[in-house]
Amino acid sequence: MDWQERIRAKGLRISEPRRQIMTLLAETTVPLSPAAIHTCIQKQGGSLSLASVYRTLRLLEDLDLLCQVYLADGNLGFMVHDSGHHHHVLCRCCNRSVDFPGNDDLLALAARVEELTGYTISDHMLQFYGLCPQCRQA
Amino acid sequence: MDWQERIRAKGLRISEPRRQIMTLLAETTVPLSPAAIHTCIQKQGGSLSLASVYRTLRLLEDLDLLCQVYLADGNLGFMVHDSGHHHHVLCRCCNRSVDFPGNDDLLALAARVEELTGYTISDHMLQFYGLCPQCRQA
DNA sequence: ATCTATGCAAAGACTTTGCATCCCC
DNA sequence: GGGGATGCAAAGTCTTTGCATAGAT
Repeated sequence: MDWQERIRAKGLRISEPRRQIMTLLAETTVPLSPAAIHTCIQKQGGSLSLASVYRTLRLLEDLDLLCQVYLADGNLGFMVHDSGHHHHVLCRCCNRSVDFPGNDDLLALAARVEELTGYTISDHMLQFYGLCPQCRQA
Repeated sequence: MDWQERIRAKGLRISEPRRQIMTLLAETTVPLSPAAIHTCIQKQGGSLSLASVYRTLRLLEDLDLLCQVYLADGNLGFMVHDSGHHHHVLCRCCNRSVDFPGNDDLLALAARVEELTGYTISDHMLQFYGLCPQCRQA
């Protein structure tokens, strides 16, 4: 089920802003902030309001079509959400981001932490930071 | 070296706001937001401005005396920073937080991710979420 | 005495919301 | 045609900053 179907399935509509944002995020490897999305689309000649960007991002995230990552500077960026549980590695230099699947190592660690702390662990947040191949060369 | 020495070592001064904030954060197990810190101290009869809370938190974090965690609701909270590399488990119900030391499992995972993605990984962010023993019973 | 830290208030940055209009189905 | 979606502008929320004053060493 692609994103358009997922939206229609909720009785919602495919609008120009939604199309523009999904298209933009699908073709970039860098997570983008609301302001960056707004600017990008304006530069491409599109027109949409910042308010729509916020509304659309919230909607798409609720539909699980997008996910948020914490950029190296602490700000939030949005990316298209690939299916399945996964995490991201982000480049501290260019923000380019790649994901990798959830891993059993983490389950083992979680189990150990439960034992150690008495907590019942339900989920987690994990991101790696470093340099992407391109930035390492420069 | 305790926090007062660490501040003096930078040629800075021990002031009432700094004392109040460090004392408050030292005795709570829940990471507090700037607003919460401000409110707490006012309730205790202390007086300090919100601006000072922000300035002080930034300073204390720069000195590595505090660390930030992402609360269950996405907001940031501050805690005293225990020495050594560590992570936190947070309760989704009461926010109570406990830390645990850095772990080799993560190093192994990082190595695998480097191989998989071509990135050079320098650091990471990891937090577990769940229920603390007290909230599980309720 | 000196130089840092604080309070206050204003300014900034970011995000949300009300409402009239537009447009997707 | 009907109801969801958008744009615009105003209102909120959170955070930072300038400046005069208070305070630590």
